[in-house]
Amino acid sequence: MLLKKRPTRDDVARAAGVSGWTVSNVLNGSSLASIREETRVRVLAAAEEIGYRPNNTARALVTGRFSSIAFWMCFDYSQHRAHVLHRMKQQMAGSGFEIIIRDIEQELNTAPNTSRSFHLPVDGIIVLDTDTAGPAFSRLNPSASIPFVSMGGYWTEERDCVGVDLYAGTVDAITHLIESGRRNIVYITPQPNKHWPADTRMAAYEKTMREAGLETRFIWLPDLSLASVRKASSEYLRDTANKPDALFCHNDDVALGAYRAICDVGATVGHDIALVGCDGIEECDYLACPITTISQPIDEMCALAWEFLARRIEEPDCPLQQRILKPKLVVRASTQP
Amino acid sequence: MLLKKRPTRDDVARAAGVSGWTVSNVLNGSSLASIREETRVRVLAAAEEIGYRPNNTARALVTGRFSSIAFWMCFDYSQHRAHVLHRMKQQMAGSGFEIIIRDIEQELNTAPNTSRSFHLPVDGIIVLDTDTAGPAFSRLNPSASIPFVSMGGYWTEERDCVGVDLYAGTVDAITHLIESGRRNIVYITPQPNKHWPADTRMAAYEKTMREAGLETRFIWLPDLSLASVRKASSEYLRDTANKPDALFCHNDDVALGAYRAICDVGATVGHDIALVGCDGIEECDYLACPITTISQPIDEMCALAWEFLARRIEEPDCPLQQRILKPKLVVRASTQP
DNA sequence: TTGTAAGCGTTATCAG
DNA sequence: CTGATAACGCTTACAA
Repeated sequence: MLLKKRPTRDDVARAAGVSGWTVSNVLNGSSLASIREETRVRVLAAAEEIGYRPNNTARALVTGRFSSIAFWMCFDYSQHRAHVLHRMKQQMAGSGFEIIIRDIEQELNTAPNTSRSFHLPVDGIIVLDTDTAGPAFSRLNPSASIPFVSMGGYWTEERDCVGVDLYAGTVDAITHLIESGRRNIVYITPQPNKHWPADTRMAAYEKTMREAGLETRFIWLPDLSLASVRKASSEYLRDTANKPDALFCHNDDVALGAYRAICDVGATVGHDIALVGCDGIEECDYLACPITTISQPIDEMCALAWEFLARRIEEPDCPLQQRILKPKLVVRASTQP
Repeated sequence: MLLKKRPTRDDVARAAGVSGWTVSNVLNGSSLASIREETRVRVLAAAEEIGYRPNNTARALVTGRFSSIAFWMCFDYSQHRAHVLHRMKQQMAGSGFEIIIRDIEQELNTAPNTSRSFHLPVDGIIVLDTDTAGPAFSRLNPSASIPFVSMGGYWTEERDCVGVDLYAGTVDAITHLIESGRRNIVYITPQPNKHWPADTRMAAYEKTMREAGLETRFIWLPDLSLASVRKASSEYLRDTANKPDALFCHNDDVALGAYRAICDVGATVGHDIALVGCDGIEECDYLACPITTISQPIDEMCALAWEFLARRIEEPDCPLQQRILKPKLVVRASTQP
């Protein structure tokens, strides 16, 4: 088999009759090094001619820069997460950095520390919406040297982060329900366990209800699939003697499932049972009865996260960068009687 | 600034009192090289002790293997694409390969060939749902050496692919509409242009309508945002003298927007106006009136794509691998009167 | 069973 | 402005 090797920098050099150094400088165009125009053109032509592509790996080896960052997320699918990833990708377009996506759960459950999979060839890490990321990160980076920014609902005091204050968002949402006369507000959420610890939404729900003198009730989800949500919710609605007049959902995907469950039992979203989601995915506004939701500031979050990460990559010792954003309660028909 | 360097293989060797060779062999555990247990343990302990992580870049440089693949997609957001990416990531979990996501549009519109961004440190490329990928690939890989598999609605004869026959799917869908008595079937789709060439859905729609002696009509979308779909569709429905009795949508996201538009003009989905989407995203089954759709076999597609790519990475000269999958028309309430 | 040494394709540092 | 030459951290013949 005649496997033609990729041409190297020195092949270009040879072809153009110059040195390797010259080729590097022409191609990297740092333009600090002044190179005669005539030479420049010749090198460019030669590179084009023989189809040269710089070898990023070799560059990375010597510079220690990888031109890529890892995006850690938990792979329970949610439309919100998909949107964030998408937005992040846009945010970073033109930055020259690649995004490598990683499943944080998998990361935590596999392989010992020495496993090859644990060293990511990345200049930094952005982590979305997971509370396990902090500890995981420490475990994976004992020397804590690689730049790291968390974004979303979870963060830790000692690291760069762009948080979204879902506690405040939830308080707003529950308060809104109570003020519009709902009393029997059920929270639909995954059953907390060691993999899914209760989050701030839970705490906010419990506190707000308690302060209003209302009872907390839950529909526990075995997982976050729409099918599970629909099943659990419609069974609950059908069987309980004490019909809820509002459902507060862990996220908008859950709200979509709950929407259907409300239809299933012949009730009307909004009029009979109020519905509130969390995240702010666009789709919730396009239903026959649009769903009230706690909307997360995705654009701002992504912009800041990238700003923070880029800064820390440039300047590893810069001061701690933290910002907590407020989500916005978007009131729609699903909470109107 | 005291920036502790990452420990290298030789640091481990020093700490364990062995040579670099030994460390490599212990850690890679190719286990072909037989190493005394005592030594093995000592090396492992030393590695753990000083927090060693192998440097993938150096490995890649010497082996020419990167342990990562690129996932090229077009960054018009669609839930379907998000799901496919997600599924693909799952599919590849445990394979030892990373996924780097890439925006094919951006790829095509930026930078000359010599740009550094063009050499991806990947062992292969999977491309989703874009007709520009073939040409783009050829341009980016003049030597055509890097393994490449396309999946979804577009493919080329001369490369590995897992296609989904949206032509057949569309014929099924339109036929279903006609057989259920619809006559005035409008296709909602982006206006074809050089960036968005007409695809097989268009051809299938036109042919099927023509053969049934029906007139083709279109709602042209300026873009694929839900807002645009809603606006364009509800204006059309409001203004036309000749009310459609069915809407066939470019994809399920568009169907979601159209669903809302039908509500906006006070019509009923299904009874007044039938609605058909394409892709098979789960959400469409969770609306008050579930939407009929052309469902793509995502799991099978991803499994095959990865199988094909992995094979070609191992065996660059293996025979052409191609498979065209049939999507399935899932009939739901939106096409029932 | 273990060590030595030659690269892999760059960038960076100095001399010319 | 140009050209040797030394890293970068690792794999892999080939020796010992």
